[in-house]
Amino acid sequence: MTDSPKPTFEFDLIDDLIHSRVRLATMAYLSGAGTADFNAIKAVVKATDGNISVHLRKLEDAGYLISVKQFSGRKPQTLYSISDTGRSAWQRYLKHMSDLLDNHE
Amino acid sequence: MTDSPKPTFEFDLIDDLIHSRVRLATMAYLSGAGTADFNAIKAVVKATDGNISVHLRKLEDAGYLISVKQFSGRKPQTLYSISDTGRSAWQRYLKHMSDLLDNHE
DNA sequence: TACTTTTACTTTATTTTTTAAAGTACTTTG
DNA sequence: CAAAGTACTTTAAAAAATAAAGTAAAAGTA
Repeated sequence: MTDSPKPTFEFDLIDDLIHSRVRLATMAYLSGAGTADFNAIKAVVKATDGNISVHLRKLEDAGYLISVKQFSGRKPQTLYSISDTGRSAWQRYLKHMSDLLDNHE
Repeated sequence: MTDSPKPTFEFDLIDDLIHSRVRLATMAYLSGAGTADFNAIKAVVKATDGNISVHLRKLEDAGYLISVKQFSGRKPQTLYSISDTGRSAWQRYLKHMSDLLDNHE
């Protein structure tokens, strides 16, 4: 047979926790930014307060994000960054997407 | 500044109709296969009958897929293929994902 | 031939996820 | 000091995904 290696894309390996648009945006942003606060994330992701709050919580519950609550002057501020677990999940996600693209370039 | 061009990834441009895991798998598969029947798609996507049925309908309603019902011997068979609309939506989707990867290679 | 099983789906119901609307606990501003 | 923000969280509503039933015809089984 002259079949190409056929690097089958495994769809069930996509991490649903990251795949959601809002959370994907969050992870992508934080992976570059390192650390960012609630409002910065909310802004780049273009989400409402409640929306981003729920998604950040979900990522945190999954252990993908670490949050630190502090005060910026008088105001409360929550800083988020990607944990080691989150970073490897993110890398796996990118790998899967990259595989997908390779098969459809 | 020594800033790189910063090709901001526009998250809100992701096509939700394609982004869903099952539908992404379907589009990816059909884009390579050209045409496939209900069962073939169901198999590669690893979905249940009802599940794939609903997602295929959604893609069809969106005009991304074209279905043709025929008989294979005595049995009914539905063939699916990507429409022109679907193909350009798919290409846009791949472009966005590719942009995402470029920013995080 | 009568009966059960299978095939190829569709439809409806249930669960999960997402989004939107309120609510809380302050702080800042006029 | 009252009204308007800020930085969130919580709860409720809407949308989406999945699972379970249902349908109609074919095929296998006794």
